[in-house]
Amino acid sequence: MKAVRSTTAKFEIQSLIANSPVALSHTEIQANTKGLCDRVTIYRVLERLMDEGLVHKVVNVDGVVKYANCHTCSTKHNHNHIHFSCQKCKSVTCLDDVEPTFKLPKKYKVNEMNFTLSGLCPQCS
Amino acid sequence: MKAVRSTTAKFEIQSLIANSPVALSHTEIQANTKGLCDRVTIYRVLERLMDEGLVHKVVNVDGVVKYANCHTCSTKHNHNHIHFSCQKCKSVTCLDDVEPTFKLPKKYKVNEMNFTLSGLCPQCS
DNA sequence: TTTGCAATCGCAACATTGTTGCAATTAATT
DNA sequence: AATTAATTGCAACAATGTTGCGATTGCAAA
Repeated sequence: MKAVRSTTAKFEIQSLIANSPVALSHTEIQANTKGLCDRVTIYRVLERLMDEGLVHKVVNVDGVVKYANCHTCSTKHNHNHIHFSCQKCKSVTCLDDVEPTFKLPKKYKVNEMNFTLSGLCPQCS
Repeated sequence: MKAVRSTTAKFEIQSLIANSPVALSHTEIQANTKGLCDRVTIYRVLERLMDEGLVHKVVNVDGVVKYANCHTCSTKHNHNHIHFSCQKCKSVTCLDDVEPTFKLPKKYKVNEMNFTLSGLCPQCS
């Protein structure tokens, strides 16, 4: 297994995500760490943070990829909660406590769910 | 308003989507209409088909954009149903009849929902 | 503290996906 | 058949993500 090494870039990027109330895109991370490191390094740090279970990826309804802090993913990722995507300010928020219910034709085997609601967030409505 | 004009490219692309049991990506459409028209034309045809309410866009959990037939969208798009995304064959299927239920903090104003389950489809499981 | 090595980084190059401007073509109406 | 606006192809560009490789650097062992 690869040894985990702590670097400035990794520390800064993780702090940024951990302290953000909403999920951040690669572009937003780049803008908020101006000059910290190369564009490619951000991609590689994000990949490592996901491997370590510290961050998870959220694909917004418009296709924009964002990264958010993991609260309860010590051993394996568990993201069966709702995401809220604001159509005005484009923020993506994890609503950890809300679990949806549904029924499904039995022939499908479900491993993961991705449930995103779009509309206006409290700040924008 | 712009006059709608029927062309070979539009007809072929719409037929392809209408006859497919799963949603198709731009790349898949291109591969299945080899030489029919330019790459750019496919994008423009898809945009027109969406404007006309004949096709809708589905962003898969992995961020891949797909296009699917509209069954019940005569006047306006109505896609509050579940999509199923197969992790093995990458197919995306609309499950029109299944509506999920959930409760949400009231400060959020919901306009749309996007609910995708991932796992194995009947063919792959 | 110094040394050695693997992990990480920066840079350049490339791939994919999607958009835009414009001149040429074409469907549909008169 | 002529007219006209919708559509197309092509070239160029933009955004996002990936890969190879030589140069740096964190960290553990000497």
